Amino acid sequence: MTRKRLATDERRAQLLQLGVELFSRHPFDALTTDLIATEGGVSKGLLFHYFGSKRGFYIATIEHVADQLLIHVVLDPERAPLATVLDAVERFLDFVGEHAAIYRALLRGGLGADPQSQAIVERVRWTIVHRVGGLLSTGDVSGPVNAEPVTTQGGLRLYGWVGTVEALSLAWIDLGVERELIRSLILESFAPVLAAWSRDRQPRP
Amino acid sequence: MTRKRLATDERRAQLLQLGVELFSRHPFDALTTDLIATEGGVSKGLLFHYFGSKRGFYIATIEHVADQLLIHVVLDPERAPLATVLDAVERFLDFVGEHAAIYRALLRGGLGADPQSQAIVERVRWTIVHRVGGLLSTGDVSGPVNAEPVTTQGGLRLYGWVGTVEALSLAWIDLGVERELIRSLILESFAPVLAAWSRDRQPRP
DNA sequence: TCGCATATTGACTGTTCGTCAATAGTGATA
DNA sequence: TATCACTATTGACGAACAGTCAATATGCGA
Repeated sequence: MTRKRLATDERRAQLLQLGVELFSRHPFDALTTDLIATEGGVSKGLLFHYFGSKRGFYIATIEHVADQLLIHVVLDPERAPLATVLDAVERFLDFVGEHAAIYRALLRGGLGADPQSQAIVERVRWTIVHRVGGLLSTGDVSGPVNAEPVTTQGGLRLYGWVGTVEALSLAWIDLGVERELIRSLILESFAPVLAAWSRDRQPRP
Repeated sequence: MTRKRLATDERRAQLLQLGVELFSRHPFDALTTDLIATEGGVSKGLLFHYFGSKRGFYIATIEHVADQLLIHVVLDPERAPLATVLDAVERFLDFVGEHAAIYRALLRGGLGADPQSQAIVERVRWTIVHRVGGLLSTGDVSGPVNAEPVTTQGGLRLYGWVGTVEALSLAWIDLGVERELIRSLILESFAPVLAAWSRDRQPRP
């Protein structure tokens, strides 16, 4: 057996990439750790050395995808808030289009009620809420590292909108609808959110 | 060992109920078939006799919950479409409130990209689209047994709204927000959908 | 009460997750 | 360039697991 020794960061990155590919195509329980290791040209022991358990590997993979998504869908304030959101939606759809299978896996999961993987999805959603909310309020678009839920009316309204964005994105990749149509429906659904935000920020007459 | 022999329907129903309880609390890979059987006061062999595999049991459980949901959230046309939807939303929230854990498991899954369980969630969503769409178009509220996607603009708009409904429902059970607030946000988000539907149905001037 | 169809069992097998002491690359040092 | 030490990597192992099947017992109809 000819070994190849890598730096831990490189090896970890390589295995996470492998996880993205494999978990895109196969459900969790249909993959064996032996197969994963073989497919990665690596021993099974190494897989456990890096991720501790099969589930640990899955969680790390999902987390990696979530990070990639949040890096890719960064808000870049332009003129009006609407134009900025429009731009971000395009980036979002770009990402979903390029990583359709694993995005689906991230969002719609498959087997079981697992708090860990649910927390990852929630982190993505609330980060988006913080970013868009920040854009509309102060213009600060960075958002916190570990995004907490915002249970104000405005925060929840944005969170609901994120639900629409996700649903329509998945309809796009699953049903082969025109991207243009999906984009316009997403933006259309943002209009009332924006209107409500402006209304609530104004002093009552 | 004292056996108890039941009719297949009864036994199946009992085991599905057991599945709902167990999969609400534990992720798929944290449950063993031995434990499931013990918990049900039944042999492991019987579990496999009824459901073929562990995944088969999980899928059947999820499907059971989906059926229950669709039975419970039936549209009951009253005066105006809006009043009918309002009533249905209340039923929906009732169901989610009573079956919070397994609803979360149904929707947000956990592990892996499994076409089967995804198809179940999609069936629920598109059935709701058909029912509400039928209400707004013809008043026929029954919907097909196996709901297919509707890729028209109106169908997708409704589908996006369902995404909001789901997101806000989960925010409700996860974050302990006031139900009243969630309900009002869901209805608020329905208004533009209803408006767009009316607009598109009217002849252009 | 008896007999039969079949719901139910539990011991079995092959597979899979996870462990750990042994091994061999790789970069640093002289 | 040869040697060393550090640690990334391995493969054989054990325990636990999903899934099978011939044998068994239970309730229903006659």
